[in-house]
Amino acid sequence: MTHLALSDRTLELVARRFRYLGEPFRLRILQSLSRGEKTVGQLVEDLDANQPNVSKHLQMLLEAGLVSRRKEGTSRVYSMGDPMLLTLCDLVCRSARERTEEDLAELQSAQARKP
Amino acid sequence: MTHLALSDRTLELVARRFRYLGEPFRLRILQSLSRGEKTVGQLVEDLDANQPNVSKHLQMLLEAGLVSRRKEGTSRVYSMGDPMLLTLCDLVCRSARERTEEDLAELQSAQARKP
DNA sequence: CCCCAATATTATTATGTACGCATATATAAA
DNA sequence: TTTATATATGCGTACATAATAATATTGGGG
Repeated sequence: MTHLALSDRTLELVARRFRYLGEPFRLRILQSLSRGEKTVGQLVEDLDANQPNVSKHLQMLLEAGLVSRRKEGTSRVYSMGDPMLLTLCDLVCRSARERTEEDLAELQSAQARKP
Repeated sequence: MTHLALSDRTLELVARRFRYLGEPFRLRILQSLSRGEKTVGQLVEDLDANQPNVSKHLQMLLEAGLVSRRKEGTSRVYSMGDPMLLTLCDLVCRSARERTEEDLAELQSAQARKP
């Protein structure tokens, strides 16, 4: 992004990563995993979601290297798969929060002018 | 993401940001803008794309606060809108590159074992 | 081997989104 | 005001993706 030209393939990989992060439900999964590794069943309970949906999203996250997993008996234990993730989400969350605050401030000053 | 629970609204905002970043063409736009601010026409030329498409993607990026713009005569000059972006893309690109290398290494060792 | 529990996969349907084309808006110049 | 240039918007089509329900698979215990 900075200065180097990325190949189409790399660009597609990076885009996929962002795209896979761009789903509220998957963000909730990652948020849950950030508090500790969990089995599919634990995620289903924690997120109050249905199991096939959780499995499918986990599969996508796994594909993109955003989570990793290990077997444990008949269960699969999933965990955050990329140390970059915490930093990344922190960045975006902070920035989004700042932006929300800016919007709020604008809204308030607009209300102060108008009525 | 780290420890705090995000509201549904914030989660949706963050997800939208990631989703908007998750399109190769929009990444190319940002990559181009990272080398300096540009008008729509300059982007069209630089990316060899058609104008309405560029305008539409710029509109989305603007919505999400990922680019900003100013008027200059009859033109609009767009630029990177969030200082976080460079860091962010750097992170993801590096991580994606590492992952690609891992995949490559796995593939090679698999080939070494198999035949 | 059979059964049960945990997880994954498939099929279906509904919704979202990108692209290209045509067209609308805006601003500057004649 | 008319014309030309730059940018934005609307529309239709093709394709991607999410949610749900039903079903398959995998591994452990009896």
